[in-house]
Amino acid sequence: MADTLLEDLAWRGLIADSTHPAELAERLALGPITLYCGFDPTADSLHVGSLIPLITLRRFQLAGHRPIALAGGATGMIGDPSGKSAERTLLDPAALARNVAGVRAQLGLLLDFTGAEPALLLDNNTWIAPFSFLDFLRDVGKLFSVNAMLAKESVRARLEDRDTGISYTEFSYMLLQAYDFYHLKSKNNCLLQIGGTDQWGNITAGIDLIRKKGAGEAYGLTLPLLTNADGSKFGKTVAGAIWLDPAHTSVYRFYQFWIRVDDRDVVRLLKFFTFLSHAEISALEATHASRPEGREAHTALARAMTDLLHGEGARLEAEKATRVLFGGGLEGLSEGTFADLAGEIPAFALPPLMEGLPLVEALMAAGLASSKGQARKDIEGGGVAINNQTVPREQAQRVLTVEDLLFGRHILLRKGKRNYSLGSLSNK
RNA sequence: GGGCAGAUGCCAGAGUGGCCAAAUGGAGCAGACUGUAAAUCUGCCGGCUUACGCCUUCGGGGGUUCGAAUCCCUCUCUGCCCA
Repeated sequence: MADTLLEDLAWRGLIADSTHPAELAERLALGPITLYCGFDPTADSLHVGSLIPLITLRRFQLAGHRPIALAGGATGMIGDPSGKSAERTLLDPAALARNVAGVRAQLGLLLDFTGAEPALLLDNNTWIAPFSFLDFLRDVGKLFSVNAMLAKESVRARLEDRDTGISYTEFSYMLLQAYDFYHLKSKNNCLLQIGGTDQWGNITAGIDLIRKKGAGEAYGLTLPLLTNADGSKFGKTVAGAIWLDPAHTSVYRFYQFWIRVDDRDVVRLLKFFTFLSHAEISALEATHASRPEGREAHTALARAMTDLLHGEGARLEAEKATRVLFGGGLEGLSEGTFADLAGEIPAFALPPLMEGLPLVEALMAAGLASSKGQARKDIEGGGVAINNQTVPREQAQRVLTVEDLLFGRHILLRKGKRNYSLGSLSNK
């Protein structure tokens, strides 16, 4: 990759908009700069959506720059109205502290905090919290024109929304974020802020503040907001968001998420998220175009992402589980393989089967059905399998017995094509 | 502080005394087709029930009525306008 960083980012489709593109390119050519991106601790884990800016920070670091990951301990108290259609509920301080801790740990996975140009991890609470309300109004608020604030897309969208509106609290959010940028510019000589397109208004507010405060030049760069080819929000599935924390989203599910990506999105995602070279990606794109059913691009994507976030060992386990479940029948599998599987895919505890367990209840217990009625409908629709053997439609009354156990203790239930749950008797 | 409008199922959005578990669209689930893809077609889509049916829902509470999502009172929340 002889390209400059910006050229690489552009090739990957990672630049949605930027302030002063020419000047920024010149400045980057001169040598390392410091840049930052904020991450709001709205949950105790980041999800794949937050991965785009985070990975972009990593790209900057790999190119020799100094990234600052900002955990929004202070801004998280407020809630960013950008891109949100409804007022947020406020987090209580304890939950917030927990979230900040969780997010911090994940930021550390992708950024190098050691070495010659270590990344920094800061919490804006350290400089926002001591600020008194009056001081803030005098030092910062005075420099903002409400007229300009009202024109920002994030605010305007909410003002136009008949049903929700925007509170004064959220309206103030952009001042805090603007102040963060100013603070980092003054203290760390941070020249660039990156973020999703929905951050544009907040970023330019920061640049304006820096200029008004006489703190010099600063730049902003926004990354495209990722949506799926079908228009839905990226990273959200039926079951909820895909989290980076394996305690929330198992490595198997994480791996599967990438494997199942819509064909139309896969190349774009390879460019966005992976560190594969242009040549490698082009090759995958060609293979994918000529032989989509081989799903090589999907596999490469899933593999790269799982390696990056969870490590190769965990990825191999996830691939093993995938082969077992999607590779055909269960014959010839060892008991050990099953034990491994239990740790990967959704699992549930099987009650003793002396009396027999109605299948509909097992499906409920397995989390594969929301109600007995639904479970019955799924069976009648031919969508349920026990140990990969489809249950005949008329057997909605089916009862699980000891006969169904594999290795005397496991039963693999499947609903639809790919929703598995492994039931196991507790150790005895 | 005053006036007006609104709050319906996951979302959007009809319904304005019985035919309403509530139109329609979207999302979702299952099936067919496939490649753990898309598109398309079929079925389902509050809960319990094999089913007949029963139970709980239309912002909260109270009332009118044989009967209310629909009428009245009140509270909460939201938007708009005036001050």
